[in-house]
Amino acid sequence: MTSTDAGGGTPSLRPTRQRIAVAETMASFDDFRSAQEIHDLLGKRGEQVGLATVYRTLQRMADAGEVDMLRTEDGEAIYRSCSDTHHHHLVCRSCGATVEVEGPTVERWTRAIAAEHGYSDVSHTLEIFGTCPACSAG
Amino acid sequence: MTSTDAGGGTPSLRPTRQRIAVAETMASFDDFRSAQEIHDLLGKRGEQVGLATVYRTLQRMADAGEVDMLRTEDGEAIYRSCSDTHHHHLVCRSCGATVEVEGPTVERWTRAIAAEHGYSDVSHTLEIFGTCPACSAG
DNA sequence: AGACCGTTTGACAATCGTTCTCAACATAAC
DNA sequence: GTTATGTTGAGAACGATTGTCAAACGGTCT
Ligand SMILES: [Zn+2]
Ligand SMILES: [Zn+2]
Ligand SMILES: [Zn+2]
Ligand SMILES: [Zn+2]
Repeated sequence: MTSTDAGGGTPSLRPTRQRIAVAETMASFDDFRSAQEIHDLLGKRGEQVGLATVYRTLQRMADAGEVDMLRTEDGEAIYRSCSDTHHHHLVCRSCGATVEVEGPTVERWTRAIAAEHGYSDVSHTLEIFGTCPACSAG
Repeated sequence: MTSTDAGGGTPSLRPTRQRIAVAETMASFDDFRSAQEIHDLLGKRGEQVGLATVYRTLQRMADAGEVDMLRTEDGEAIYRSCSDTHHHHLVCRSCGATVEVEGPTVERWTRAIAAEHGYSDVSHTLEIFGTCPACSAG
């Protein structure tokens, strides 16, 4: 057996060139982007990474809470590098510009509603969409 | 030119057998279902309706506000016959049981947040997921 | 350095929900 | 009945995502 990680914990996660490239690219913009767009960005940056690997890596990062994932109106998954505290998003429908927002009141409200109806193990999704000042200026 | 509907308004919408069947089926359950599930239900009811037609009809109903559409975690669209006032949902992750909920405070909050950041033409999505009393009793 | 071994990668095929195409049909208007 | 226009459905096409699996890699031990 190996010396490190003797228990049955999380299997090791290797810092490969591809994973580093994806992480760096995610850190380089602050709006939501699709996996395919991120794959394209990587290409332009000169970091060749297979599309399947981009998908896999983004999923891992989302599971680990390193990026946020949400779905566009038409069901496509989009990703963004976010702060690690619980928050929601105000997203521009036109250019994707995103503002992280917090609302203690909303958090309380969802918990209260769930409790009132006897639901347990509660989570929620809340996104606000609109047209940002820059886009409405056009 | 035709006598009725001389203006450029909404093109007529015919009450075909298929549309009636879909509407009736939607009214027959109160949880969220996918288009394919609804297509299957129609088949079991003996109402043969093409899958493409089911998709088209559900989209029209959703546009008209006759049904609500939301996306599962994996991006699939699911539909439900709902009341016609603005509301959100408390959905059981396990059995799909759904409760419509309203929160004036949340509505105010989203508008305020959007205004604060200069976003216009604002909409929002808010869904609460949990385990319903029946399911947690198991 | 070299062998070992589980992890990761990537080109490509395969899935799967959804949309498109377009000829046959149904409905409404005349 | 005839014409004009909306509707349907079988199947092809699409596009995002996932699966396959042999080759490449990373870390470890000698
Ligand atoms: Zn975020
Ligand atoms: Zn929240
Ligand atoms: Zn509803
Ligand atoms: Zn609302």
